[in-house]
Formats: sequence, structure tokens, C-alpha cells
Amino acid sequence: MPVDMPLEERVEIPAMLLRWYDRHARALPWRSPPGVPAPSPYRVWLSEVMLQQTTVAAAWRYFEAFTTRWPTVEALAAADDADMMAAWAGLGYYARARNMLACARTVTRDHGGRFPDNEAGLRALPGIGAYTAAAIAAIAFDRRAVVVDANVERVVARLFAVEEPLPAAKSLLHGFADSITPSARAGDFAQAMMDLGATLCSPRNPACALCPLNEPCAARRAGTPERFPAKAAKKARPRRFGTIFWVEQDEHVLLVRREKKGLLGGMRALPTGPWQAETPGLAEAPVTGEWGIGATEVSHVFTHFALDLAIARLQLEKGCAEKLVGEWWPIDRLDTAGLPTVFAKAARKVLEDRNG
DNA sequence: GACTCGTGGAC
DNA sequence: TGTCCAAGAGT
Repeated sequence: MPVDMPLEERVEIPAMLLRWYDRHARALPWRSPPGVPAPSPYRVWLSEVMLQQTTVAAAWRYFEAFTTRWPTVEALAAADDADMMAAWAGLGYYARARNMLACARTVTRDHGGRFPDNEAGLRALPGIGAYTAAAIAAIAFDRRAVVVDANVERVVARLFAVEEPLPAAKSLLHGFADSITPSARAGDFAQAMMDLGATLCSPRNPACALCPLNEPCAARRAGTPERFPAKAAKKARPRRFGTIFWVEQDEHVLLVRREKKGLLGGMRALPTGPWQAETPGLAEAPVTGEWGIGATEVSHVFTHFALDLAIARLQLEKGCAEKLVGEWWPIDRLDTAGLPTVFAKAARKVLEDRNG
């Protein structure tokens, strides 16, 4: 148990933070104001999954779209897989969408449409890890839970001036977070910590002068709050090369469904060959023919590699009955296909080429 | 523990 | 332009 900060100072932290939260809580579509009953567990769960490794600004319109189209967990459980994946397109980390559907169906089928009201029960559901289980338990069910995301890690690392670098420091930071987590107003406290980290206690230029916890904060006292949390060095991001195949016939383009698992798993996509260290040319083209590889190219950066894609184009004769695996999608409605961003970028490039 | 897994905004 | 970063989970 951490002991660096005197107990009498530590016990004041929740009240100091909640007073600040009562005045400065952000208004968000998945949140009730401080003191107002929480939104439904369904909405809390939906928002928490969408917000995993994702900014509030990016998740915002997806949350509105999902809750409008699927207002309840039963409605989402009944959704068509392809429709749901298409609705998620652009938000990234597509395993979240697959797990979200599985979770909705489990809750509907095995739990009578009600989310478990405790951390252990939530943690057993697909797509719900330690953070999300704690967050839902606290926010939706007002249970005391130690809610630790990247914001909380940063706030706590600064409060206690933790020198140990992430990710090794995770268990230590969890212990510090536990030591300041109150039993009352569990949901407000968790959200207050995250709001503080997202607004004042930011990674680069923390606004310590405005911070409700600046007095007990060890990092501020040391004069270098931005130094915390320390992080282990990252490894370089490799570059890979590939080819996108744009096959066109009678104002339709060929789309495929990517394999269930792995990168962009389960998503509708343009056909591609392998992504590798050297350019693969026309390897694994969906059909043999007079492919044109022009200057058209798309660059895209994923978390663990950067990708340069050449675009090969082929026009098939109208009525020519090529048997290709996939769907012929109307080109003027390609925006409704639910393509991940990398393919949406490629399509935009081709259409710019074509029309202008 | 170490990898994999997206995207867009800030600086 | 490159780097960092975000309400992490699954393997």
C-alpha cells in the first residue's frame, strides 16, 4: 500500500475532486449531470466500449447513431451483423464491434436483457475488460470500483510522483488509485478523475493553476508535472507495401468481406494482395487481366505499421460474366458500404481520378 | 509481458 | 512531416 502521502491529506482528495466536478463536469451525450440518476446500463456500456482508445469527439456521433438506431440492448442483439459492422466503420478497432454484438446477444439471451450489476459479472462478458467492468459498475450501478484508464494513470502518477515507467507501473498506479477511491458517488468520482485528466491534467501542458488537486500533488510540488507518467521507449513502426484491386463493371465495384479475425476483421473491403516489406505488384489479384497501375497510391498509418498501397484498376466488359467472390456495389452509393477508412481513402482517390 | 488491433487531432 | 496520444481488450 502506498504511504508517501500522509493519510490526512489523502482522505481529502475525493471531496476536493467532487467539488470541482460539480461545477466543471463536461456535458456528454452518454452522461447525466452530477447528482442526476445515471443513464441506462446499456448506454453506459455502449459509450464505454466506444471510448476504448478513442477520443470523445470521435465517439460522439457514433453513440448518437447507435442509440437512435438500436435504443435497447435487445434491439442491438437483433441487429444484422453486416449492418452493425457498417455502422461502426471508421471508428477503428473492429474487434470491439464484433465483441459488442456478442455481448448484446449474451446479455439478451442469458441475462434477460439486464447487464450484471457487479464487476465480476460484467468482466465475464465479451469486450469488457478490467477497466470497462469497473467503469460500468461505478457509473451505471454506483458500486465502488477502482476505475483506471490512461487519464487516471496520469493523474495518479502525478499526485504521487511515481517514477516507475509504464506499463510496469500499472499495478502500482492501481494501488494508488484504490487508496483515493471513495465508497460514495462512485460513478461521479470515476468520471471526475477522467475529466480532470482530459482537461486540466493533460499530457503535455497541465493547467496546474486551475487544478483542484494542485495542493497535494507531488509532481506539481516538484515543478515538473509533465514528466509523469514515465513511459518505456516505443519501438519503431515498420513500413509495409501492398496493392488494392479496383475492379469495375457497369458502374459497380467489387467488394469483399475480410476474414473474421485479424486486421479490419469482418469488415467489407476492397480486394487487396498481401501487405509486406516489398511491393507485391499484382500478386493475389482477384482476376487476371490488363490491370492498370497508375500513380494512384494511398498511404495509411495503423498502430503498429505504416502502409503504402498502390491501386490497380481493371474495367470489365458489361455483361461479361466473370465469377468473382464478393459483392458488386454501386459506385455512386459506395459511402453506404461501411468501408474502413483505409479503403474509403482509396475509393476517394480512384473517384477523384475518374471524375476530375 | 509483449503483441496485435484504427483513427484522427494536437503540437 | 513525424510523434504522441486517446474512457483497452484479447491472446
